[in-house]
Amino acid sequence: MSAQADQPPEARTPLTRERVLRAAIALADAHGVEALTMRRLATALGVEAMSLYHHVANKDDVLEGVVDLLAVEINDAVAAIDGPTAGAAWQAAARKRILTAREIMLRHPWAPRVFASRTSMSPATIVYHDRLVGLMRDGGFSYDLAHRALHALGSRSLGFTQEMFDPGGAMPADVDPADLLGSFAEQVPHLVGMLQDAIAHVDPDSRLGWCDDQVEFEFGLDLVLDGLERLVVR
Amino acid sequence: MSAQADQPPEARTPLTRERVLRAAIALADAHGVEALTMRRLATALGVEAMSLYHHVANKDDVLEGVVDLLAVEINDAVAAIDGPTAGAAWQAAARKRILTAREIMLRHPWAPRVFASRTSMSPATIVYHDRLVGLMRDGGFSYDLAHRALHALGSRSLGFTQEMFDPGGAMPADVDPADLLGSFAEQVPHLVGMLQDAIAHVDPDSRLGWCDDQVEFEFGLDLVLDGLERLVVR
DNA sequence: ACCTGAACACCGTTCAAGT
DNA sequence: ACCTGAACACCGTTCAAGT
Repeated sequence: MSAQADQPPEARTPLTRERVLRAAIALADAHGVEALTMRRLATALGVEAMSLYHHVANKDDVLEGVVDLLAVEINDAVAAIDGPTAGAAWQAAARKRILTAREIMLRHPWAPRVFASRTSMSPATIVYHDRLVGLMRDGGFSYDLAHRALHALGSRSLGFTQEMFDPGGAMPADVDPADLLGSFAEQVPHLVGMLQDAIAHVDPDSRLGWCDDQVEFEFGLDLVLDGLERLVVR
Repeated sequence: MSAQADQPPEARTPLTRERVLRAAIALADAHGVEALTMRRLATALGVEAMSLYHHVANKDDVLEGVVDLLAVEINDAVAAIDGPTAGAAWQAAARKRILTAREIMLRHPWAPRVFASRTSMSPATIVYHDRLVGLMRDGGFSYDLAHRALHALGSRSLGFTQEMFDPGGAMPADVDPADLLGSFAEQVPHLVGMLQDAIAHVDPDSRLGWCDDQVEFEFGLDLVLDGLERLVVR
């Protein structure tokens, strides 16, 4: 809508920081974060690598911008949520927000890793957490409890957890974990038992093969939220 | 103790996979993971970069080996723990194990990031979790609950959480968060309030500046463990 | 003001050659 | 069997030069 209509369409739209960041997200969506290099990003924009440096400071700045852009997207989606937040209602409200953030993360499966690797604080991420603390305050949290709550939630507040056991690919339903682990199986009897049991429950429509990530995420989230609600003094 | 005593000390001890991995850990301890390159690792071992490839497959294999070596260290430390595990005692036993794992992580502050970035499963990490599931079984967990428990714990089972808000450096006790955030402060009133409150509680001996990581970790851990104990059907 | 080509200092890794 | 030098294909980034 800001483009000049009387320009021929072949005319190169000028680079902007925003255009660079959007291209970076598109590139990571299409080919994974490891494909997100300055050179490939430039190629995707039809430009030389060095031109990018007029709009972003360096690669770190690109990652920072990408994180912030996604956090803005989350804030916009979350702002559309309404409903009560006072007293015990904080919990359902917080749950809805966090699951909304998760929806955006699921559209960019590489994003959790980038979020987790950042050490600086993206403004939009700060705003997101400010609103979350606001919800907890509505629910009767002291600042101290809200503080502990953020730490207890960790990355879960943004809708993701780091999986310690994610082989990446899907798990075929007819495989025996004992076979999968091979001769190693006898050394880890509890895990073999657990996985055999888990496979019996596998929902073929679940997002990942090993277990339904969404169900597990909500289980862990509710465990923490329930625990927090129990600690509120109202 | 395995070196031949009659060899002159200048004689180069031959490279082994283990020596390479130990050097990698030492290098990361001293200069951070970003310093862990094949070339610098080789230099640290007094060897050319290409010699490493006779003992490790590639850099990914180095990271894999490093993770496994640390997990072995954790397993050794955890194996020395004894005490009851049956019934409700599982919780204290699990807590002790996890805090022991955390001690080793704290000695290698870069390790959590490497653990989290791995997609394959290190054998020693698998064994660690097998024993943890064993504990839960002693405590009366179904396989299904143990499975959910591992997901709910996430990286916490290994003694660390990904901090979403870690500026890295220490936070001076006399700074006002409102100043820190600058003109941004008025946009995030809840966070400013929370941080002002948090600073009043700062223990100068705490590990990190922003908050006492250990206290926060234990709070989140207990929240999850308490929640799980409530769900056990015994 | 914005973009570029060439170059620099680094990566991981391959290969053919040394002992 | 173990180690090496030279080289390749990539990085991020700087700089001086173009329009």
